[in-house]
Amino acid sequence: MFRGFSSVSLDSKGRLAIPSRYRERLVGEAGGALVQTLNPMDRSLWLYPLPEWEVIEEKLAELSDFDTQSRRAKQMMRGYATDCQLDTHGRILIPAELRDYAQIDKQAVILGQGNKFEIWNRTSWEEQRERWLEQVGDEQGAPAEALQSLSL
Amino acid sequence: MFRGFSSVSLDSKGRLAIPSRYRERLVGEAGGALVQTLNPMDRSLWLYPLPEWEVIEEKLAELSDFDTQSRRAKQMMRGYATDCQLDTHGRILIPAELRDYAQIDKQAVILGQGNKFEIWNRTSWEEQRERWLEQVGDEQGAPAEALQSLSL
DNA sequence: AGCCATTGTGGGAAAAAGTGGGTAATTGTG
DNA sequence: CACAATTACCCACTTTTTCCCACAATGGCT
Repeated sequence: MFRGFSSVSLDSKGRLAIPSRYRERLVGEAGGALVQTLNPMDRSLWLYPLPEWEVIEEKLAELSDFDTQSRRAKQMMRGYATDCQLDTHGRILIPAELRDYAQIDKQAVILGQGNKFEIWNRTSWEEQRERWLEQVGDEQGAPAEALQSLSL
Repeated sequence: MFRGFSSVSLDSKGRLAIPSRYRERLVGEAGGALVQTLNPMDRSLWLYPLPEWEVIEEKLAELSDFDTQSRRAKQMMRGYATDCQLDTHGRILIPAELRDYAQIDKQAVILGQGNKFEIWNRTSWEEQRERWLEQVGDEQGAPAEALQSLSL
């Protein structure tokens, strides 16, 4: 399971260095083969080790083409899934399309999220975090039901 | 499985370059033999390696002629199915009929979609994408349900 | 404190891919 | 049979990507 927060920067070619503490594992698991795609919920990117992505892809493949919503989910998630490789310095290249989508230019943030990483524009991430904290702190606002049952 | 996004352009003759990362596989599998047809669900095109198409054709043959939707899908997909070949530069020629249907003129988009590719007019695709993202952001909506089963 | 090893950052050059167009061959049509 | 339109093949040029190298920053160790 991946976890943890890292602040990273992209260079002018759109390359991003994966924090070194993850590298050994990524190379060991899949020879450094990764798949990036968009996170449709949050305007950020998801980064999977290839084997993890393949599990997702199988689930997607089973969705019907005759149901519009299923078809869209397939098109988006698979359509934007991009293979990439760690280079010799442990960096990946983020395609311009995905950078635009997540509005990542120079300063970014990587979050370990279990079977994948999430990559955010740093400012978007901070805003998102603040907004979320406000909502949770606001006791009137219905804290999500799922959270109620959790004892952290 | 094919996946990923590519932005491509058609030249004045209606030729479209298949992104090079797919070519080796296409040539290996079927000597570069492909079948294009229209996507009866969206105004876009589908592009299959010949062997994949043959599987689809069998499935289509089994569809009932008494169900309107099935009959239409059959007619459209088989009726417009066109053989084509990668040329020496890895391009295919899209017939004028199909270009018209999908309103593809100059700027297009290729999406890897498992056993096939989808080819869209770039603008249509972007509109489609934005519409979907809006719906997903709206957490009540149906798209969220389609995604829920996936546990991404 | 200074040195070494590791990681982060940037950029140049070669190779590959994308793009465009001319000409010859083939096909369809009158 | 001749003509026009479409298609296939070839060549040339531009842009992008990939690979490689160099240096700066960081942090641990002696």
